Amino acid sequence: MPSSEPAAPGALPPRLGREFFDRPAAEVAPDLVGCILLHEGVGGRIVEVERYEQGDAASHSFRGPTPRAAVMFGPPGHAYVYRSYGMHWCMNVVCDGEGTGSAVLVRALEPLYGLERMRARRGGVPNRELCAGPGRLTQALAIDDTLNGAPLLAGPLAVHARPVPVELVSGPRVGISREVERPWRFGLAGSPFVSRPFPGDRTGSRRPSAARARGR
DNA sequence: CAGTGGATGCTCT
DNA sequence: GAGCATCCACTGT
Repeated sequence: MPSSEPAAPGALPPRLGREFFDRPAAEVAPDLVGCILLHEGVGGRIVEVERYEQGDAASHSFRGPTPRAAVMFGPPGHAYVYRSYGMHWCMNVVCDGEGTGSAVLVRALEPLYGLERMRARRGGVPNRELCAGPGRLTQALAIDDTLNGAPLLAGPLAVHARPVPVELVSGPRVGISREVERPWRFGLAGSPFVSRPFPGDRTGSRRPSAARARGR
């Protein structure tokens, strides 16, 4: 099962360039699953993302380039970082052509690089929960508003190509109240590191209780 | 394991 | 002033 094999640390594929991000969110979002996100060498494999764009009432770019959403209308290949619920940071990858207001929210990683630093920042939670959520992964990678607008093409933030092929699943986005039916959340099939299971992904993050009771 | 509620501050109406 | 692209602790099965 290729999608369940972890990315091999040490054999890091090339960093992605502008041409990867300069495409519609509909393409970039699923293509980001399986790629490696790093901040100062700490991070892991992207296992869950969501797509947002200007014509989408759930998107911060829906009302145009407001001060908060300005970065979403900037050049692709940059980070859009915003504060969520007054206490968390969430990171997006700006994509598509400049001015389109398209971005992909990174929602969960499979932790692979800098595990000790992540654990220290996250207060010793289980590995599975280190980066299982948009607020959790920014905490683990020390991503905050000082990186809003920062490039991914050079500098401390980087996205690297998929080390191994992946199998995708999709479903409705999480935590929104508008456009709730759009299946714009994408994940790595069978990954235990997603923020919550994908409906219909039988190999998803929660092991069947019968198997769990048997001790595996 | 499901459901609930509190924390906390910014953005936009 | 309302509403969050969330997380955690705590409740009760």
